[in-house]
Amino acid sequence: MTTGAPARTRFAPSPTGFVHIGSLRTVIFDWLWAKHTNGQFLLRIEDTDRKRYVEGAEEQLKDSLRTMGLQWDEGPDVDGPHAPYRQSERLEIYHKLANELLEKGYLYKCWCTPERLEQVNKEKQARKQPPGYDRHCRHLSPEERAAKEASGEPYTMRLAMPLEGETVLNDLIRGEVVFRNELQNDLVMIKSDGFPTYHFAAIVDDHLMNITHVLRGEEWIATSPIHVTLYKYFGWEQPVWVHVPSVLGPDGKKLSKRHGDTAINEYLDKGYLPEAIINFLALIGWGYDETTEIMTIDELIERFDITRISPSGGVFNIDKLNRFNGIYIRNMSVPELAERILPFLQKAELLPAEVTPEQRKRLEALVPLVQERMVVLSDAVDLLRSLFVAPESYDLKTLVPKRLDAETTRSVLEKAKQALTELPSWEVAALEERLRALVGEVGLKVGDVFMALRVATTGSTISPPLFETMHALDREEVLARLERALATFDSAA
RNA sequence: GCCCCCAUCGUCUAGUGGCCCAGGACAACACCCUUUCAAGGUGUAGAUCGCGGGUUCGAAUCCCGCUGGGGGUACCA
Repeated sequence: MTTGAPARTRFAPSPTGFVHIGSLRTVIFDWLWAKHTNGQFLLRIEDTDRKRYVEGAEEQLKDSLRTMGLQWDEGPDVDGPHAPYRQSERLEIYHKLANELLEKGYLYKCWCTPERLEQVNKEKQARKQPPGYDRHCRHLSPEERAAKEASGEPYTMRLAMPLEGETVLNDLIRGEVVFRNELQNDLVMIKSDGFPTYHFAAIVDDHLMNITHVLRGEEWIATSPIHVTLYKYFGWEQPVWVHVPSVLGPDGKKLSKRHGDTAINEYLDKGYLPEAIINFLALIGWGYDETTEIMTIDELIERFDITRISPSGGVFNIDKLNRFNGIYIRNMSVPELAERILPFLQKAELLPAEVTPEQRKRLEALVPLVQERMVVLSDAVDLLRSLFVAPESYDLKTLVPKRLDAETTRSVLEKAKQALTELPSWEVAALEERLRALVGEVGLKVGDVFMALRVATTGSTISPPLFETMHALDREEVLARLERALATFDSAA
């Protein structure tokens, strides 16, 4: 399925928290398919559960989507021919349609209280029967029903599922899934507070919004007979059902909070790149060919094929994401990487909120020193810290290389300081030439001498290349740091 | 319990009846490069395609059973 009619897909989250990695993978499939077919990707807010509503969640979620670059063509803030895109603003639509089904007898009113429902389930379980509503109100006599109507007691509307026969779900990647109707429940479609449940609202909206492909997690397969039946009762044509495989945690269970970071903004905050995340996530449950893995967004759009989505779940492997992110960082141009690193340095107060052109220029000069050492953008903070601020203090243990003693180290640093003071040029090549000569003069190992110098100038045994680092700092700064490192020996003595 | 889904290296996957005693990637390990850390290069190890039956001249690929894993079983989505 390379071409075909433009598809309309949708992401329909409930505003109860952040966008979850698992949902995001589905969104990526949705978005890629819409783009691939030249169709539309919509965002719909499913805020039908007032108890779970979280203030600000919708904004959070839109922010995440936007910074991921997964812009919706219709939805809140964008508008479109099927507005509103927030279910709480579509109540009239659901009521009108629910009443239509009620009249046809496909829905029925239920006055059972939560207490009774619980009681029924308890009894059923005691008898080792599967739980579920006993359809008490479906079988009310006309008199009983009239009395209930007159009482004004709160009620719900339930779906009158066929009592026999089968309902089959035709799933694009799993084929036909057959369910026996007698095993299904009469689920609530309209709650007593007047809000629809997911089952009702999602189906109504998907149809009204002309969604052609419904991509959702495989956890929805179990309730799909209800959705299929709803389409039948309404007399609507079903969308293409695509139940995508779950994203799993390392233990093989569906990814959830207990597996650590599952909110996409956590990853964005750490400095994972949207392009890398998309590329990586697109490869869980889908693969292009025998060898290609790194793909640009455009290549992904071009190559993504909904019919090739695999039916089996896949583990979220952070190591591989790290690798992808590193590759994307290395493939980035220096100015762009500098731009993306900047907010992290500002947050760490290594650079001010407003950077001068000079500061930006220096940042760009620094980027090549750390580019191939980064896995996530926030790594730049630690990698670059010593280029912005001098080490707070020195620790003799790290200052003295393993194979040297304090006295030798001290004398080497003294000599280096002298040499650097007299060096006519501060270019990288000149620094290297002079310092290598020094190694010969003192008759020690290259690694030991350079390590002592590295710790003295950066405060750490791990740093960007020594001469580039020295060059990036200026001579005065390096000499000052050597001076302070040397002073450490005195205070320790 | 009942219903449903799934099943190729530790992990993500390629593979849709012969090109596969199964290819790539991550991770691991080794070596090379090297001033540290990385990156890069080369290589090694790792899956009798969950198991058992079929179908077929021929099966990872089709069918059945089993086992294992996952999901669902709400006036949550």
